[in-house]
Amino acid sequence: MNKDEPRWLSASELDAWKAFSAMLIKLPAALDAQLRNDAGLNQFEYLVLAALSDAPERTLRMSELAVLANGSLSRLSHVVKRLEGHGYVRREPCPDDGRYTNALLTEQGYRKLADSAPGHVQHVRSLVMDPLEPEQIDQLRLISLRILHVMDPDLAWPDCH
Amino acid sequence: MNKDEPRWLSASELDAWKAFSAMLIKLPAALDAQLRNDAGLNQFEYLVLAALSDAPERTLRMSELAVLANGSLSRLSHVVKRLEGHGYVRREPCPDDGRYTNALLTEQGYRKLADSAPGHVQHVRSLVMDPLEPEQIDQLRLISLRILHVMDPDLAWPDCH
DNA sequence: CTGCGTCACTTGAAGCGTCAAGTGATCGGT
DNA sequence: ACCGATCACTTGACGCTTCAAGTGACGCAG
Repeated sequence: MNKDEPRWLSASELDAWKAFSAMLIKLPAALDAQLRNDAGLNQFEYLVLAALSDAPERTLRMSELAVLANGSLSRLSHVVKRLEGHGYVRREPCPDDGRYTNALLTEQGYRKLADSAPGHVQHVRSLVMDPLEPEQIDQLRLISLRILHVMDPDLAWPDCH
Repeated sequence: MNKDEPRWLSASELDAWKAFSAMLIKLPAALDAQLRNDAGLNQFEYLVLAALSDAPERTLRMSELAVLANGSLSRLSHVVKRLEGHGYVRREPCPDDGRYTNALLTEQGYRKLADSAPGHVQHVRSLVMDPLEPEQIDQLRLISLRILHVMDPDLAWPDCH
């Protein structure tokens, strides 16, 4: 805006960015609101429960869980403490290596997830999948992978051709 | 997961959703981090300054500003108080109707924005525009508009064919 | 012109996330 | 066998957002 003319956005890029950035703000807010109202969980808490339910023994190390839920270890620690308070999760030190902590989904936590999942999936479907053509859904996957790849080259396999 | 088989996601939808939802979390975090480090602003504060700088007289009503910055009035009120503390913005009651409050960008706020904008735009470009093909950028616009349209039918003009 | 409702905010408290510092377990070199 | 470094968390304080309640200005019915 002042220095030697930085590469600005073209008009069409700007249009795309306006729509995209608004969506980037509003879609997570809408998904969070649905989960909060219907299940009393936020997106991150839901992801934690979902990741645990898919894991063998419904158990994962905190550090693995943090990666799967796309959050920091610190955030996870606070959240697991909360979820433990609700009886959805238990923590126990790993017997093999005392540095690790295993988080495991309780039966109550599993039921909570099973109750919340259909509504959440339905909401994802109605906000994202239903309005898009099948090719757009696939494009969205490729676009997301490319953007992820730039931020974290190791994470996203370069399946995005 | 338990009740009469809700419409689940297909394998390809699930792949798309995994990539998309990870991107939905990580891209805003990356953009926020850049703004915070380089300018000491978050995305919302930046949007507030940017919206004001584009407005006639560099002035907007709080309620208009809230819509442009995609946030609640309450959030805006707190943020404008902060920005006022830094001298980037001033507030004054609207002379015509005492219920309205006008927020206006100070010269200092304008300079702050002018200093921050190139780096921010460059980051948007490198994370979003550069990794995508031109057709993908346009697809991203259409996809975003469709998703926005479902959440808020009035807002997004149905330009998404 | 007076009260009641509405509008456009503002405020305070509570919740959630981040950051930096702390804790305890284990590894690796000597 | 010891001691410092590293690892895997945990914790507390602080900052930002949200939510609900409050404030003051204006519109309107009687």
